[in-house]
Amino acid sequence: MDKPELLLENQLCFPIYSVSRLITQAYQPYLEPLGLTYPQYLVMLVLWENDGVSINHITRKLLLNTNTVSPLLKRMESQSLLQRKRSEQDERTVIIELTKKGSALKNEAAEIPHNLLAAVSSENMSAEEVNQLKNTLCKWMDALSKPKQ
Amino acid sequence: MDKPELLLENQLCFPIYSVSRLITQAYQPYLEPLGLTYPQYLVMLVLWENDGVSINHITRKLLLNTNTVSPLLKRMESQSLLQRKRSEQDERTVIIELTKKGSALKNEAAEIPHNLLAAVSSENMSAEEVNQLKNTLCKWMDALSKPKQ
DNA sequence: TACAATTATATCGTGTACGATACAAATGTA
DNA sequence: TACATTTGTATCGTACACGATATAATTGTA
Repeated sequence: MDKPELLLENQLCFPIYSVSRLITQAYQPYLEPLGLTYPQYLVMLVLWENDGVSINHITRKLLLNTNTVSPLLKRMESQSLLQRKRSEQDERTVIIELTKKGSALKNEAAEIPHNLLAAVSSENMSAEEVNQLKNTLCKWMDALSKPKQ
Repeated sequence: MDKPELLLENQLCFPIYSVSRLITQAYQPYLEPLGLTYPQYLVMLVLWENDGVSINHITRKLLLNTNTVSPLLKRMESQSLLQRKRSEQDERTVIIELTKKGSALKNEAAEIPHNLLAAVSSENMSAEEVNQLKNTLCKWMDALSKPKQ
């Protein structure tokens, strides 16, 4: 076999891509009772932290584009998780506010991070290794999400 | 702010999800000239390593389901990258074979891993840290992809 | 103050992902 | 050898992602 650099097992990208999908799958049993998908859960994390923000704020926080977030919020609105209304200062801006139902979900979600970590952690990964992983990925995420000059 | 465990910045899942997307985006300028998407590139990696394999082989290698891979291969067949034919030993099995065009693409792809690493590596990440990251993620991928008993 | 440039959001089209389901071929078993 | 089970693949429906494009509101500037 020539070109060992093209072997699947020599790629860094593939484990990232796979682990990302596998973790999303691992969330499902915990999110399904709340009626949330994983991207919807991320939106809720942003709103639980700061309610009444613009769509733009959400796209910046999640590093997603408006053409992903806009329909996502629409689906969540139709589930009565949130409301959209125009800002009075700037008519272009849409402000997203949680409904009572959306706010109340926070308490039900409180256990998820703990439960998920337990679900996806493996015996041969120490807490320190997990922490190291998070640091490296965050550093990388910041570097990759910086506008290229 | 109560429930700090629900802060976006305290999640491990989010940087994985984001880095995965950002890397896929980083591939695009290199894959677009070859007419490949990122998942299609992964399929090509499998086929360049072992041509003439079953669809099942590809799904196991990429940890994807048939309902993702089947249409993916159809799109690639319509681009004349590969051909599908029934196995003679087992009529259920579909064998995927690269076309000349598909095989020839391997040489054009040879530079991609090197170029991509250069494109996504940041100054504050050492080669050792990248290697450590790959090892941790591979270990985790293996653990997560194991059937749960 | 006209008007070009920018900003915030929405829409369209294509390509994944994936749960659920279907179905034919092969295999195991009474 | 009938027949239940398993295996390999395909199809359907829904929900992202994202490039490209559109549009209205705001801002910058001559």
